Amino acid sequence: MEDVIRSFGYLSLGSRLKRLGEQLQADAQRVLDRLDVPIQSSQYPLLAALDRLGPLPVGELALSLGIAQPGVTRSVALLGELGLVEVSPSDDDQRRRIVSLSRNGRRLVDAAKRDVWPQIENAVAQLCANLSGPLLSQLATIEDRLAATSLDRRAEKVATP
Amino acid sequence: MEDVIRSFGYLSLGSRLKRLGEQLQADAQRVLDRLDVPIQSSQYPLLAALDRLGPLPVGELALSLGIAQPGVTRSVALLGELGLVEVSPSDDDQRRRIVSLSRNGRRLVDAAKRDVWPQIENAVAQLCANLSGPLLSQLATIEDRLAATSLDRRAEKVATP
DNA sequence: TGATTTTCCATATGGTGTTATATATCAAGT
DNA sequence: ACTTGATATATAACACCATATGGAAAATCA
Repeated sequence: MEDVIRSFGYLSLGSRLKRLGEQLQADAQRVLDRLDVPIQSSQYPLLAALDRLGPLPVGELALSLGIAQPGVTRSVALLGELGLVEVSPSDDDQRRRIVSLSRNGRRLVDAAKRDVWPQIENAVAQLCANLSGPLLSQLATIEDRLAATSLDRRAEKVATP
Repeated sequence: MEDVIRSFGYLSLGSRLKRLGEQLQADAQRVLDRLDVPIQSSQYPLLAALDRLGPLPVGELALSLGIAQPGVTRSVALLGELGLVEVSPSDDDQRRRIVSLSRNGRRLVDAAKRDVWPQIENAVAQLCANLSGPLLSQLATIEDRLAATSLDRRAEKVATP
């Protein structure tokens, strides 16, 4: 069965990137599930941003993640309910709500940094190894490699050398 | 403000591809809106698949688009209500529902092929022109170019040389 | 100071994707 | 023919992102 998205080249590059990104996220989810924490792979960037940049107001969090503000508000509410982030009002500006990692959030990030993020990073790096040439060719190679061996299986192999 | 997704390299490649794909789709939407047809950019691949491959049952449509079957079922229902696709039972297998372009659907695809798809394709090609090197570098260049000049503005310039 | 504009965040709504599951039909074996 | 299992599609439930909009606080300015 012909892959139409692929056939259309540049015309459907947006759909193709989105599709591939979602597949990578779904595969990464299976690796992350080993932490036994009930959060989605898409929530980790927010936690990682707080880890890397420190406490941030909602708007700056949205900027640093490159997504729209309502998405951050929703994620913060979710992660807040799970006790992974905390929200406190800004001292100087009552409109701002500063988001920071909670104790448990920090623990989770530390565990992830130690146990699973390296696996994912290595698996993706392996997936993208020795690529060259035009973007569309590189994408095709990645898609083919992923179809042959999923990211989470690559992570397993990397994890136990 | 640091782009965290970008900073994390391979670790957040999935989020990054999805984000970039969504941005391209959103930009393409603005170009497609010139057709005055109230459908989303993400629906065009389905129409394009029917145009390219002819009438197909739901399952094969899902395969050729690389998405899950329920997504196709929903899109077909939507496009059916808009009168752009038609569904007919298969002769030999009562379970199968064959999806095909309606008269209006064909008209829309023909107009899109003539008027807007080339613009989008050229704009994306321009966006990706003269790229080389590792995937992550190429992505960064695309992101930078897109931030400087959005895809729909590129399409305008390409349209009126 | 009081009025207006801007900024920040929350909420509402819509669209698309997923997985899990139900239903209907086909196919195969007894 | 009947039961059983596989297959095709629909439906339900959930996640995520976007735009539009509203309300509160801050900033600006007459």
